[in-house]
Amino acid sequence: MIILDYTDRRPIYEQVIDRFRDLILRGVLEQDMPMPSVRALAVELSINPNTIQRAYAELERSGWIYSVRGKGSFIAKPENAREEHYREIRKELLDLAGKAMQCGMTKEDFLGTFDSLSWNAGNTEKEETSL
Amino acid sequence: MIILDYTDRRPIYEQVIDRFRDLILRGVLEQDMPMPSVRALAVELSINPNTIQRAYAELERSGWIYSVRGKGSFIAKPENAREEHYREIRKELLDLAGKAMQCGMTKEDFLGTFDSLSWNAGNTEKEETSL
Amino acid sequence: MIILDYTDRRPIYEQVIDRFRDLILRGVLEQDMPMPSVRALAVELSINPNTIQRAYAELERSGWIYSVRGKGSFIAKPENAREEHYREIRKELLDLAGKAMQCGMTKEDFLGTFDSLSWNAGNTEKEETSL
Amino acid sequence: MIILDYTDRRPIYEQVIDRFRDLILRGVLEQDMPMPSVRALAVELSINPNTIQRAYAELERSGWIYSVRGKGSFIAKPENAREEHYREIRKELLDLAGKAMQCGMTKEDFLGTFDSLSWNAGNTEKEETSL
DNA sequence: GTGGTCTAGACCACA
DNA sequence: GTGGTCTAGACCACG
Repeated sequence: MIILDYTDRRPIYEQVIDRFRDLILRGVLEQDMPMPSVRALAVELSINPNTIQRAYAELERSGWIYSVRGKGSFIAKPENAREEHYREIRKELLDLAGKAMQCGMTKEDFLGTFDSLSWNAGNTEKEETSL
Repeated sequence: MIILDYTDRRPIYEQVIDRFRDLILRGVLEQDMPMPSVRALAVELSINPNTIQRAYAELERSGWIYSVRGKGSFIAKPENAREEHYREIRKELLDLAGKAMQCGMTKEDFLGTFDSLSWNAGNTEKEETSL
Repeated sequence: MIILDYTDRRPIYEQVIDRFRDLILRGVLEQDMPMPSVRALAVELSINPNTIQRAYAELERSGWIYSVRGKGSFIAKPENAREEHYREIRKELLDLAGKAMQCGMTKEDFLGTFDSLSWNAGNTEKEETSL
Repeated sequence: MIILDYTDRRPIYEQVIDRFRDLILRGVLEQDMPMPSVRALAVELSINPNTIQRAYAELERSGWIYSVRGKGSFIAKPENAREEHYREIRKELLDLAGKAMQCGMTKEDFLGTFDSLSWNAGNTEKEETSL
């Protein structure tokens, strides 16, 4: 299910992109499954088809889905896109570490943030999914 | 010294804010030192005074500087703002960790990012400061 | 055998055209051999008969096949069409060279692309043909 | 100067992209020079600003230009994007060679296409340019 | 003024 | 029916 947050500063098309990327990465959407049609999703989310179109175009550009004229859009093989996405997260993490460093935060302060964190990824069992 | 990166997607006023915050956190700018005047800084950076004004307003709102009618702006006591800023960084870090988790990244993948990182904060000796 | 790649951005009917053209050029399909019927091929490829129809119409227009009312479509004499097709490839090649030139690529850069290329055409022995 | 060909099957935004890419590659547009504003170019070409916007977005994504909110768009350092563009051309060339091979063209036929070609790149002297 | 996002509505090529 | 492109017009954040 796609949830939009209109109070969020980020553009809607980006929220749509992120949500689908997560669903693919978590295995909820599997290879070659059909995406909802541009028009259908637009109606469901009560937003303009162009906005969905933009999100889908971006998802296709980064290799998460592929589109077939006259047939629809489908989930692509996630392998390639996934590795690139991990790289992005690592980059953000290093940026943040740099920021912390520059502000005089100690390494202990920074890494200590994780102490209270129970890492429960691996929880990749399929979820209920009603787009 | 304030460096602007027009290539950066972030707005200019935000870059100005961040830079001053860093200078204060690192002790380059000390309590009650005067900030450069809005006009002077605008001229120096060749940008619109409105942009500086906006940055100063935001810095005052978050407690990093205080302004005195007819005299200018000055550096505030950094203690309160500092702790607040650390909290923000920790929050961003937790958000990022959540994002990584949700995408199926393992804890080792995530923390391993830091292996190649030599943490050299503590380098808080004062720098040359020619704004 | 016709292989469709839905990932390919090119329309299906164009992929069908290209594949038959290749089979004819390589001698797999010989003069006056019957083409598979529109319906049969549509069923086999699990696509709309209209799409096959369009491909056949285009193949007939360019002289690769001819159709006989009530009997079906058949492979035409490939000589004429073949030369025409070579001309097309040469034209595309010259266009590409022009593009490279315009972008400041040197002749060495361009032709050097072929260094790593083992040209194994001439491999025109007939292949298994189970459409 | 940007010339649009409405008879061309390719979308307008793509024609705009290609034209600017060429102008940058040939050195007509130099680093940090301002691009025409989205609105201004839209008026000049008598097309919708959204179409220009889309072209600029794509040019920025591939590293040819950078955009600054409230200031305009500017030519980026061409180095990175250029090398990637060369790679694209080489890929197209190999694809074409593969196509020729598959159709039974001999290597001589293929390379012979270049015999009548006088390669005059290097002709990168600046041209008159009135956008 | 600038670029960035979104909406409403249209037309096209394709299946 | 689908995705892809384009137009016209609006609003926002930024400088």
